[in-house]
Amino acid sequence: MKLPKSFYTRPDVVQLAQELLGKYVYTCVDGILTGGMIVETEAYSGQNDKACHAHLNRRTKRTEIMYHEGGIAYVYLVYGIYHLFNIITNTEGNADAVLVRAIEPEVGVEEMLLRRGMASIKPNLTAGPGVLSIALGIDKKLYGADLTGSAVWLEDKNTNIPSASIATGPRIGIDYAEEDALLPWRFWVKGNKWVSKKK
DNA sequence: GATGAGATCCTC
DNA sequence: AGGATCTCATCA
Repeated sequence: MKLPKSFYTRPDVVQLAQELLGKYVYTCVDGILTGGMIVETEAYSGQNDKACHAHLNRRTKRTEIMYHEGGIAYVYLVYGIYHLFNIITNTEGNADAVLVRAIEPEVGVEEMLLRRGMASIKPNLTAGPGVLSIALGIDKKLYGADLTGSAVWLEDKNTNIPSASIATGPRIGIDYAEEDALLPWRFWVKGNKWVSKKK
């Protein structure tokens, strides 16, 4: 079943990031269905989080969408090359987001291989936020897309990840965030081979 | 108008 | 270790 809007509008983004493990993401781009199970996420806690793009109420054309009510996609370009896929959460005015960092492929594997230019399936097909977006065909055209819609959406398949199977650690690539860089807000499924390699 | 850095990944 | 090369913040 598709996750309802009410799933996304809850206030605790750190809790939400953990609950997203075991949920499934799907995209339908160019008429082709691709998707898989989320195995790695990071929480970004809005205005008070030094690692968040919306820190100190920063509003730009890019971050504007983060202040919207939860349940939509925030897609942006990092390093001029890679699109990263985020899920906006919480109520209007609270710029919380969850970065989806890795999935375990389920459907559309052929198409994902094509998009990635790979010959055979390997863990790095979808392990990492940049390559995951390539595999799922995610780019700026999904900026602000409704996650209860038909271009990109999430499903609950009753795959329960017990809390004992969830590992936590500091978020990746945010050394600039000073003390907030130490927060253990990265979550992944213990032992899952589709999780991105930490550096 | 110029510069510097970034929620990354691949190749050497 | 370095390169690709878009968007934004800061400074002039």
